[in-house]
Amino acid sequence: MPELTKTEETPPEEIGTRLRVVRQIYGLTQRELARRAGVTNGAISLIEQNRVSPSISSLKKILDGIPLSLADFFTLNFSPSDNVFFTAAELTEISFGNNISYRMVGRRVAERGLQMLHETYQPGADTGEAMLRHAGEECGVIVAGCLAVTVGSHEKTLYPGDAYYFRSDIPHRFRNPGETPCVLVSANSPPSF
Amino acid sequence: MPELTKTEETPPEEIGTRLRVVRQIYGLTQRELARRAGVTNGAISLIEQNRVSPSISSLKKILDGIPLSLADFFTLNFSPSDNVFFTAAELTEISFGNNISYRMVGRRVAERGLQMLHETYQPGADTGEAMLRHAGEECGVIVAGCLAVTVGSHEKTLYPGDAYYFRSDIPHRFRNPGETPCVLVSANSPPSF
DNA sequence: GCGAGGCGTCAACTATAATTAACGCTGATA
DNA sequence: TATCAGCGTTAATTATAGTTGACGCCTCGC
Repeated sequence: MPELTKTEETPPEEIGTRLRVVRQIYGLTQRELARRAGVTNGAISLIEQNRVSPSISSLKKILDGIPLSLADFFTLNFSPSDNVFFTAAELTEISFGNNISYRMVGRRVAERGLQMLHETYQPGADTGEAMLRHAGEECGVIVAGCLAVTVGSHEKTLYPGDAYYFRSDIPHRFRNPGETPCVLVSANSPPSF
Repeated sequence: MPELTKTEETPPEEIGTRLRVVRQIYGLTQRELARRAGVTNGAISLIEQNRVSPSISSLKKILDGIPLSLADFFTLNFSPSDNVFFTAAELTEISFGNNISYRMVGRRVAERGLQMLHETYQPGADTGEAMLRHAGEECGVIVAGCLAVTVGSHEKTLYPGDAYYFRSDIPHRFRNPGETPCVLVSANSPPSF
């Protein structure tokens, strides 16, 4: 990532506006950028006025002239207590459906970007066929027992020490296929509930 | 769950290829996605064959039908089989200083907003008097042994099932004061290294 | 077998983006 | 002052993306 990491200003919703901001950050004129990118200055002008929606091939050429990757271009969004310690006793156990329980680390605070659960799946426990989907990312490490994790069209059974990491809006499901309770520690970012 | 139609392991450098992979991960047909997105199935077909380069407006409409942001579309790595599951053996152990080791969940952490470590502190292990400080938040659950955690001016010794949660820019320190190794699962958001 | 409905693809057409070649504006220089 | 060189914008043209309506290929159920 080039050194514009902290563009604090509002992430422009319109692509053209965003391009103009980026171009100016890099101190380029429309013509200079056009020359480097191998497009015409008129095209850049029209894009920056949001009068046309560039094809990704054009946008890529333009960004190559900066240079800036498509991913960085779209990512260039902004950036993203006193109760620190919790004894196991304080972490009240909450039941989630029938056979799944967890202890949430910390109180539910809207401002937080991270949620950690100490979860127990009883044998046969299952989040269900209707797959889970929500924003963010999540990961976990199996501590005891085993857990069958389905993510998208892939499924795998994980054992102690194994782990998973996926984007939470890919449909997913957890199930304990074993004979003993499954214990794991999982994290969500941002908190999913 | 819809079957992933044998997507060859091509790295989705081409936008169309990437779109096809993503669409199939989400279990959508071209026609279903077209209906949701308000475009025609033919357009999606042509894009996925890399025969046209969609305009940003079209691509955005299509991604809205999934739904997925442009930033995520360009940023994220969508080969779940390679990225979601990790056996304990795959999570190579890394030593951190003298007596601290960890296994990192996932390989390419740079692009991610969440980092999970399966850590072991040998007896006496200590992150040191020079306190740690970095952006973000972190939390953890103790799995075995005990760990003395210092956050700001507070210190507490945590035992299995206990946990912590704090803003990482508050100076902090970890130390195993016990006679046996301490095992914990911790998470950082965003990744601290 | 055979039709119905779903899938992805494609040729022809329409809509939109990109280029070309101008325009007016500004600031620097003589 | 006059001129020039560079800036961003734009109307008309060309190139490309998107839609329409068809195709062949499947699978499912009669």
